[in-house]
Amino acid sequence: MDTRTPAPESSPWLPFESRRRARDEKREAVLRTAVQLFLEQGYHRATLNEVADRLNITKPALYNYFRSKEDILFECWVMGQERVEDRITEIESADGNGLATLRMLVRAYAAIMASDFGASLVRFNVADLSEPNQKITLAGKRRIDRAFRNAIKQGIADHSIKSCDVKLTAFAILGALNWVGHWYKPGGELSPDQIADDFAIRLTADIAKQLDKKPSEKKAAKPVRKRPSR
Amino acid sequence: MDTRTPAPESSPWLPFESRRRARDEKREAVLRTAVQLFLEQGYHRATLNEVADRLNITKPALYNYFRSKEDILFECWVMGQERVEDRITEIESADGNGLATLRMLVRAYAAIMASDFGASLVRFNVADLSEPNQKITLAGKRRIDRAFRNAIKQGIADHSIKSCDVKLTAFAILGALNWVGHWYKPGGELSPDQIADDFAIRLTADIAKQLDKKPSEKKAAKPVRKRPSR
Amino acid sequence: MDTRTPAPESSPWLPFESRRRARDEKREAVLRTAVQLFLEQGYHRATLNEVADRLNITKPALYNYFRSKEDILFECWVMGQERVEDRITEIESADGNGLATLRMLVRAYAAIMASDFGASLVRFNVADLSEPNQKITLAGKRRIDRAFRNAIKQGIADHSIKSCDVKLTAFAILGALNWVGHWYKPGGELSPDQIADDFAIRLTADIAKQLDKKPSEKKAAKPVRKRPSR
Amino acid sequence: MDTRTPAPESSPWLPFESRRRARDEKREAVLRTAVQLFLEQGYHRATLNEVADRLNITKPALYNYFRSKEDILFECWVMGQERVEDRITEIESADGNGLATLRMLVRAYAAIMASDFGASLVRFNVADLSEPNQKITLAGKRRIDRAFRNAIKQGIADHSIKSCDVKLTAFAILGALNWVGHWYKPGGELSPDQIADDFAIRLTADIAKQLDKKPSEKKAAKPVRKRPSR
DNA sequence: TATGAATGAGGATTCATTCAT
DNA sequence: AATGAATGAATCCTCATTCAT
Repeated sequence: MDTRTPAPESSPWLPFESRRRARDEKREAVLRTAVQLFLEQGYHRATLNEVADRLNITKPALYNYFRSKEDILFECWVMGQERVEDRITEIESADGNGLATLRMLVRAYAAIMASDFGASLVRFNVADLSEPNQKITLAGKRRIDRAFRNAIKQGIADHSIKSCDVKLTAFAILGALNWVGHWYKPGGELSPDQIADDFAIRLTADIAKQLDKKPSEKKAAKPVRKRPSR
Repeated sequence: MDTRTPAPESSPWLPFESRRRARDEKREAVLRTAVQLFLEQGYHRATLNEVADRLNITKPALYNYFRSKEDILFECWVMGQERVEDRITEIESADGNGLATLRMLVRAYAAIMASDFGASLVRFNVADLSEPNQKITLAGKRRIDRAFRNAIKQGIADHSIKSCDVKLTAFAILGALNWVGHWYKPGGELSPDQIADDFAIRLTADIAKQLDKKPSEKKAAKPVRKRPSR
Repeated sequence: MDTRTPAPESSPWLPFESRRRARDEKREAVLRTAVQLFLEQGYHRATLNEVADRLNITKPALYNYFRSKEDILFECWVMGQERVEDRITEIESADGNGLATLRMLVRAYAAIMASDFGASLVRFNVADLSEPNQKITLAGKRRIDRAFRNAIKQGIADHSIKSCDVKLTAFAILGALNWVGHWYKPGGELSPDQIADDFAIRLTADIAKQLDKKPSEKKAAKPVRKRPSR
Repeated sequence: MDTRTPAPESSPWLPFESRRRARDEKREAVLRTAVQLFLEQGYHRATLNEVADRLNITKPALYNYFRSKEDILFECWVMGQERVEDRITEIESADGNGLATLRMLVRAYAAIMASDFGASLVRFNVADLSEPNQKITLAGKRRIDRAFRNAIKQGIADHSIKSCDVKLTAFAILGALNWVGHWYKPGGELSPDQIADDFAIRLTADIAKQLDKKPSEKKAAKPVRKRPSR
């Protein structure tokens, strides 16, 4: 697929490169298939045979790319987590006030939640992971939590956000966001971006300082352009 | 045990009654044990042997009360759902304006989410139920959804709630609430009632009409008396 | 039920008598129900619960009359065997020539095969009985075999039956008869008696000596009055 | 085993072919072992573990070849049924008069009944099969029945067989034949072929037309050369 | 005599995983 | 790198049987 590179047969390097790439592509294909299956049927009901079947390979072939079923589960989770963390670092490095940062976090996280790997972050059962992986998972969750709480704290400090209970506020926001991973189905009437934009305002409306009071009211009232449900 | 009633020995009633009661109590004990185990380890990792062990009985004894493991899972869900529906009917029959109703719903639902059977509503995997039970489950979820949406609609109609996208608003609120079922651990620093009270205000703050603007601000700012998390 | 006997309460005897009778009646009712169920579904698929249900009693109640499920199975077989042996003794004591005896045996056995207890003799699996009961069963089968072989031998001796291989002849006759236990369904177009009469002639036609040649030919041609199947 | 073909090592065909063959051979080995065990102990008493043990494999390995225990049972039955049907088609296509056809059927069927797969046709319990397989089974039984009845009808039409009740005649013949599946034990004093030859004459003696009267008498009298049982 | 409840033993089945090819 | 075959571990469930009442 990506083999438009010259790749003279004499050089062992390029073939090796392309081989490694092919390997990585296959690996990711497995993850994409697996995450879908796991989301559809649940981790335990989904069998590796089904994963393999959907990929037109055989079950043992999966073991060329992953050590175990649990490994696959974990790597799915890692995929989602990496995306979240990438966005977080990106957003945190861009400096805006607390409210702006929070809204960007919400927007980014909402969009990710509407993806398979994103949903896997909240729909997989931590208890299905090995002890060490559970630790990693929890650390990841904590980092996300911290990002949201930090933004809120910063907003309170810079007066872009009203004083409030940081922890509960973060819980409420993250709850609404995580839930997207449960109800969002592609092909629904709202695109991930629309949901993300709407939630960025909606979930911060009650704690945003007056500054944007008027606009926020408007936005809160009609956040979604497309066919308001009344 | 419950025989503090007169209980004339001639009456065949009490033995029978008490037997039936004993049976119902045992049945419920199974459910309480099972729901805990399922929440701790997940439905599939939890074995009926463990359930039985915790109850000091043997595995087949469970089959006196339930037809199958799936049956137990479903009945756990039913327990939670019944509690929710009871509260919903109660709240809907008490007439208040839309906002008041919505807040009562939030408060009630939040408290239930902090219980085992409540959490089971959102933490069990629908795919683990039989086809017919899945249908029942979905119908239940829809009824809850409808209750929240109706309250919002009514609030918009009676001007206690700002005009807003009903569906997304309901999703956001229910998302924050459902998430309680995932993070709440008994013994934490907030009691279910405190969470319930806080969420009742917090999750409706942005859509509540100005009337209670001032108080809501206060409440939104310091909703929880107990040790604000900074 | 059958207590139309005087049965003054003062006399412990009659109540006892009637009690014993009631007991025997119940015992037999169990057997009648069980044999039907075993024939319908097979011994292993049929559960004692089903037997009990059909009798409107509970499973453990069965243990008042029988020691085990296998015991029930065996007693069903005994019921059939007793009927056969009764008829055999009866027939053997009535003296006729070999052919006449054989025909009476065929007639009697065919009729029994069309009954539940009779069918149980050939449709139950000997391997489902305990070792000692298997022995008893086999002994019973041998007695039946012997009766038929003896009749044939006697017939050969008294010239009512052609010379033939006794063993194979008996096998063929008993095979055709035992098969009745497999195909006969009450309510079919032939009554047990009709089948019995027909088989008495049919299965002996080829070995019967000429004496009744003419009549036998007639009978062999149209043995069954009722609706010949062409 | 069958690799006397040139088999150039370069050909990918043979490995594949031989693998498929090996698979089929193993599959059949399972059936042969299973049918024996089922006949010895009965379907329910026989466990898959025993089947596997006799084959020196483990229980789950059986599931590579069969979907379930019932599937094995059914396939045993199919093996027997196929043999019968093959012979039936063969015999029916060879044209002889009704009597000749009938005798060939008897001979063929008797021989099959003396084999394991043949006996399984009459010793397995139809109630142990799934609903759809029961239907198939019954259809098979009907085809056999029809073959025998057709031969008889044809014989009556072409005057090789006396006029008689077709249905009962077929029942009697098939009964005697099916019974072979119950009593025949390899190593007995009669070989399957001897039984088959004998029954071919014996079971048709009474309905065969006079033509072969004299010879039939002889044959009926001394059908078996080998050590008459008296 | 009858019952509800409980038990123990056992079997089919599934599935992740491994191994020889 | 991939496959067919095999395995071992584990779990649900059934059912005859027993026991206290």
